[in-house]
Amino acid sequence: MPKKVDKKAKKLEILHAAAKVFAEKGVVKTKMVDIATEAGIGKGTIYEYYRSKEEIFADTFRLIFDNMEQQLAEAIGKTDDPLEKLKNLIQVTAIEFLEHSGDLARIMMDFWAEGVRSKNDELLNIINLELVYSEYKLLIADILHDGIKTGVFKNVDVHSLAAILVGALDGAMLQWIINKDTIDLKKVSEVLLDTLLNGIKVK
Amino acid sequence: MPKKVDKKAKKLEILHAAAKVFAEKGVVKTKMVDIATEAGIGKGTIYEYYRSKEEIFADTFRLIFDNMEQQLAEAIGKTDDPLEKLKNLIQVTAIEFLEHSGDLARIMMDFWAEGVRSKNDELLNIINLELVYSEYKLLIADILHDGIKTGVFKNVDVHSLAAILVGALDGAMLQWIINKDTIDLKKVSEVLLDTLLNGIKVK
Amino acid sequence: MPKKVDKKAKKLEILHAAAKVFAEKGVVKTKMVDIATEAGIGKGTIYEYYRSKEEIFADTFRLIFDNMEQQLAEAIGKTDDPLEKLKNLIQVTAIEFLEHSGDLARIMMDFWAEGVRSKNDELLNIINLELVYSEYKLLIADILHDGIKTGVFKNVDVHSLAAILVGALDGAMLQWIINKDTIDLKKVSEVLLDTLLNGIKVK
Amino acid sequence: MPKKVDKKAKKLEILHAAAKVFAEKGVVKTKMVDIATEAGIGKGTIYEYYRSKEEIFADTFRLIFDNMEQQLAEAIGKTDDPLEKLKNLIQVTAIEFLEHSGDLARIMMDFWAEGVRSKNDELLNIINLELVYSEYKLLIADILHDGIKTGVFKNVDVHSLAAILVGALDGAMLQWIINKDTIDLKKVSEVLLDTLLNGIKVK
DNA sequence: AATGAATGAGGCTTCATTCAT
DNA sequence: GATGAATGAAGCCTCATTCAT
Repeated sequence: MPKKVDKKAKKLEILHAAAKVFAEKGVVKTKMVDIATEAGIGKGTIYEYYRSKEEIFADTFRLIFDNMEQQLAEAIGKTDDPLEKLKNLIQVTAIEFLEHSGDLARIMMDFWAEGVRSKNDELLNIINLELVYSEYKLLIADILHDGIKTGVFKNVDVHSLAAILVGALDGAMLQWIINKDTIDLKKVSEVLLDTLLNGIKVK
Repeated sequence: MPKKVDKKAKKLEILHAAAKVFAEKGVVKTKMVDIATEAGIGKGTIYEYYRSKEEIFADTFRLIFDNMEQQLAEAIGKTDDPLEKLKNLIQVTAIEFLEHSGDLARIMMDFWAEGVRSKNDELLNIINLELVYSEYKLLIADILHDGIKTGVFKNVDVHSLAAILVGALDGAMLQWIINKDTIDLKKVSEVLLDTLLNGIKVK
Repeated sequence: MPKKVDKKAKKLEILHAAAKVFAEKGVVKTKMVDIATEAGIGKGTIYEYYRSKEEIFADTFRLIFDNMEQQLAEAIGKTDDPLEKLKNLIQVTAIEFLEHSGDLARIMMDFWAEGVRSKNDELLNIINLELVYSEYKLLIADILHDGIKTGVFKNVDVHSLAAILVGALDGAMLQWIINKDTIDLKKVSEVLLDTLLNGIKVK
Repeated sequence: MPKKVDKKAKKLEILHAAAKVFAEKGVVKTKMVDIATEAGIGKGTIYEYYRSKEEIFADTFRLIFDNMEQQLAEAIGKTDDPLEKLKNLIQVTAIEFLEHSGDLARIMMDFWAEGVRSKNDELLNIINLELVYSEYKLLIADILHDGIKTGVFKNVDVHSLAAILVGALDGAMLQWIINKDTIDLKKVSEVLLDTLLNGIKVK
């Protein structure tokens, strides 16, 4: 009988190795052999677990967004107060990045760069930024809507504001990636929170 | 001296052709022959004007950010009122994108994706997002600082807020690129303006 | 202005180089670099003229069978006498191989080996042995039929005999390929002619 | 000594599995894992019985030709009459293929394709078509010679006719493989017999 | 003895760049 | 100056074979 290998665990190991290298060098510049080396295996071995580089790319996408989604759901589920929800949302995003050193965020650049392109690409079934962000924005819009209904928030255009919030979070993340030193992500998130809430709260 | 001007003009022609194709297909997927075809010249001719693909990439970067910088300087220079300056800033950014169909923005994805990486890369001397954004943020911070000094704005953390503003603009742009249909960039810029100003204005 | 190259001529050059190497090493064992070397060009250059190895394979097939078909048509068209037609047919086939050293025949082995397989293969649109031989056999059957009608041949089963004749020719060719020394193709073709005609001629 | 027999049996099992897959997909396209799967064993297990894929190929060759030789010997040994011998020869060949569905014949394409190549290959010590067919042709030549001596056959060139007969049989087989539906192998073998015998019999 | 996980040599193909015309 | 034909480095992937269990 042969070695017993937890196929699922090893696949995940490779995925994480890939994510790391992707973050460092970018998806395009990452060669299969780089991933293999990072994972401490031979390049041929990768193909025992993944059919192609593209498939790894797709799985990395899922890894990131499933993770993100889960974090968000958790952050929002803790409370029923729209104000609290927004706070949690922003904080979770910020903390998440601080802790993961933005590795995944760095990869997201590649998803964007890739996902933004030609709609006819096969990858778009997998890397569907449109869908991901739609859901994300809807989530926030709901919160805002809730807040307005309960009189906590002013009567703003919820969809625009949701887009802004999402954009601001992503944008802040970008800024932080570009230069961790000049940005205090924690402070930024607080200011964002204060300013925004200040701007929409019914005083 | 009849050729000197030609040279420069043709170089710019190639650059614009490159920018267009970069926007459509992404930098990595763009082949030299694509640029040549778009510019209506032979593949080899490009090398009479550019030493390499990388050099074109670098020049495209400059094209975009020089242009952007110029727009911003103009927008800010029109008035001395910090409030107006912010308004112009946001509007110019939004309009700029609407008019150029976000072509340049799409390329910026590639700059980010590239520029975000390993600091030891040669390209980073040219594609210096850190520098570009630093200046950009400093510009805004100055405005905010001014506003606070003149009592128009509350006493917020200017650097954080500058980062947020820059981030929010970039983020909104991303959202718009991902799906032009679900975002009304004009409305978003207005809401952003309202909310932010509302949040920081001394009532 | 660049070098002037007769694209069509060079494509044919590559094709012949490929055919030669195919004959020597077999299609599967032939590497693109082998063809390139034989053609005296770099391996990348092949792709300026052919999209893939498979395409070269397909063109080689056409090269062989178009050539063969033409030879046969010529051989048959020279006369109206069924007996003469058969004679020409056999002689042309034999001579053709003698002159071309059976290079193409050697490649046909690979077509057979390949073409005989799974009917669902894409290649079968190109390497359609069934079709090629059907036409060939039909051609012969017609001659036989003619001969019977005019009382030159006995009343044999024309389709079976056509199959035999085609088979015998191919088979003789195989034998000759396997060992040129032990077979005198000219004598064999004469004996085949004599025996067969003796077998079917009316007295 | 309980394992000795097992070893041999299992080796044969693998060989038959290989032969089956070879026939279906062709030798080159057959992967070791295909053979293993067909044999119902693990991929690594094959190497307990065979040193390499090539060795399996060689053994398959022997399997086929030993079998064929045996059949022929049997067919010829039944009678002393040259005419009967030829009849048996042709019938056995035809029937053999009908019964085995031409599986082995399909593999022979690969032997030919392989065996026809460069004489310096190591495999040629094993896959020696030249030798195999020499013996085969000699066998037939002897029969013909016998027939001529006893006055049953005309005075033909025995070696040429032997080559033709062998070729015709192989060729008919090829035709049948290419398209079983349009060829009635039984009828063909009869026609072949009639025509040939008619051509050489002393009436 | 049996297995399948691991491997890397090797093949096909792409494309930035060179260069002869 | 302009061109596109030529090129080979480099990357993805396959698969026969090895080997630890």
